Amino acid sequence: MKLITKNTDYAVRALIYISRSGKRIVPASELIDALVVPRPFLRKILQILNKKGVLKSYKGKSGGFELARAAEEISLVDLIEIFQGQFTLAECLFRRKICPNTGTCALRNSLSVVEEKVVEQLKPITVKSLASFNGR
Amino acid sequence: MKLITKNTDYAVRALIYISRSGKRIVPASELIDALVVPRPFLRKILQILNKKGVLKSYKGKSGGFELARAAEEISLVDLIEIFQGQFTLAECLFRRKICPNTGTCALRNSLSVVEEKVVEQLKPITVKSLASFNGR
DNA sequence: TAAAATGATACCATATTAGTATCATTTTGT
DNA sequence: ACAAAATGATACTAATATGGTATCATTTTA
Ligand code: FES
Ligand code: FES
Repeated sequence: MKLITKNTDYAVRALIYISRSGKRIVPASELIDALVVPRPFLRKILQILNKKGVLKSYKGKSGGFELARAAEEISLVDLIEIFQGQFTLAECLFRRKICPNTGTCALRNSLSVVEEKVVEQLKPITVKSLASFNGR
Repeated sequence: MKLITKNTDYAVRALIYISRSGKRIVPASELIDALVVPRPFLRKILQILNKKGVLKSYKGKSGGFELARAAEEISLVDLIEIFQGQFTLAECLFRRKICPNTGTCALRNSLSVVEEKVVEQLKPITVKSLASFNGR
């Protein structure tokens, strides 16, 4: 059970790198060198982040990417949802095999709570907070 | 992001069925008819549950499966862990790219908390509690 | 105006999940 | 005794999701 897949992982690392290098526009090539991740894969990821409004891209000679929002406004949950889809923990598992068909489902309610808890815990983990770990 | 996969799903449903039918031994064929799930797939699942000590199997003519533990002692987390492996949410994502290599990792700590919360929420969801939903 | 960047898109590889098929072994009802 | 009815073991296939490549078009600016 992986919570975080490679694209989310790379996205986080790229965002941290950009965040640390000030507001300056960073080209993909620099990120690829710095993070040592596969070039076309990261490029795809950056394009997605651009479309989703997490990064802003600049084409042409001295182009690249910058954060479209403040680092503290980019949470891990946002990225997980972009690359791994909504948390659908509470989605009906049992296709009405368990729940009474009349009312709400106790199981579903339980799972909704789990979902909320996860989001609640992940929300404060932002690019900002991760960037300030000042690791190597 | 699926929390629960098919084998966990089918396992839960099989266990609920057995639980509801008293302490009686239930053969796989009955479960297959009742739950309308693919025969060889469910058989494999039942074998795993037997090996993991969730079910106890009886070979031969009027054999089948019974719960090896009380229904309230079989939690959804147990089944998820059997079929989908340990919750490794807190596994190192970034291969020391973020954390200081000296001490403990703030990110990892955050993710550990998430993990605990999930387990804490899922633990009280047991075969017993699910079986008593008395759905159809 | 060419170099350096991103955009779009189609493709391939690998891993995981889901499901099948076959045959051996055990038990028990008659 | 023995055949029927069950599980055990195991190897295989199919579908989907994840991870990664490759190519070419477009934009910008030094
Ligand atoms: S049966 Fe679907 S969540 Fe209750
Ligand atoms: S760098 Fe591995 S969890 Fe902190």
